[in-house]
Amino acid sequence: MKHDYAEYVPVLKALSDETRLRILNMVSCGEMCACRILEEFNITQPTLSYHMKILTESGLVDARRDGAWMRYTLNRDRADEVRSFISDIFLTDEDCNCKDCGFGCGKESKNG
Amino acid sequence: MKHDYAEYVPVLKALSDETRLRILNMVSCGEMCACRILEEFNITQPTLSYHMKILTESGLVDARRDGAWMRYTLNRDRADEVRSFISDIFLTDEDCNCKDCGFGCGKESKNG
DNA sequence: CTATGATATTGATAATTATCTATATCCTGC
DNA sequence: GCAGGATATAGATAATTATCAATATCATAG
Repeated sequence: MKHDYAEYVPVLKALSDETRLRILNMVSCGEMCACRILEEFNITQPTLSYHMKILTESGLVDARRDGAWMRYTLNRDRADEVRSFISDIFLTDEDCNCKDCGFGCGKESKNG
Repeated sequence: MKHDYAEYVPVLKALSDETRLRILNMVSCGEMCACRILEEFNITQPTLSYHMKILTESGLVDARRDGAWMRYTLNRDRADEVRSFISDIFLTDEDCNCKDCGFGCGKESKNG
């Protein structure tokens, strides 16, 4: 299998921030508006807006406007896709780019 | 379940780099020495050493010295742990920190 | 259409990250 | 113990990221 590593880097970056992990866990409970999320954190409104943009652009979170409010939900299809990708990375891969090496630097003995 | 978000941020950061994803896929095939990994990338030896340090410190990769060489393997237990964590983040969580809200900002109607 | 509340954007800045060159350390063979 | 190869560390730097204050945009109520 050929992995499209670069494609998943942004979504993995989205996951690698504590605030965003907590936001994801919040929206995993159901739809939630920005102002409710904001209450949970000691960050300013623009900072939350920045994090929500990263999460929505990563595809992990869907946003909809409801009047003046923005409501966010977890995109479970995308979440599954990311989980699959991570699982695949760790699988021994028949098409991995090192299949032909198998013996490290090639300067060791094959039984070493 | 209480997530220890901060604990997983470094390992998620380790995952959010294309070079390191490719390295992980390489070592998922089996033990591999640094010099062999280096051949796959257009980076300098110190840069590879930097990435390997991030990967080993994240727990995803185990390192052992074999004479002059460093040999790396995927730590599958740690990989499983990370996969579980990511799965859990996306699960609706009975102890999630927003359980009591359920209705967004509290300024909407409960059927809206 | 204006005031107000919710959210987004801009611009600045501090912190972090990825990369390099130069150099140091570690290991092996002689 | 010295030379040479493999890896690590240090120092510098460019790029990226997270954050804020200020401001703009958008939506609703009146």
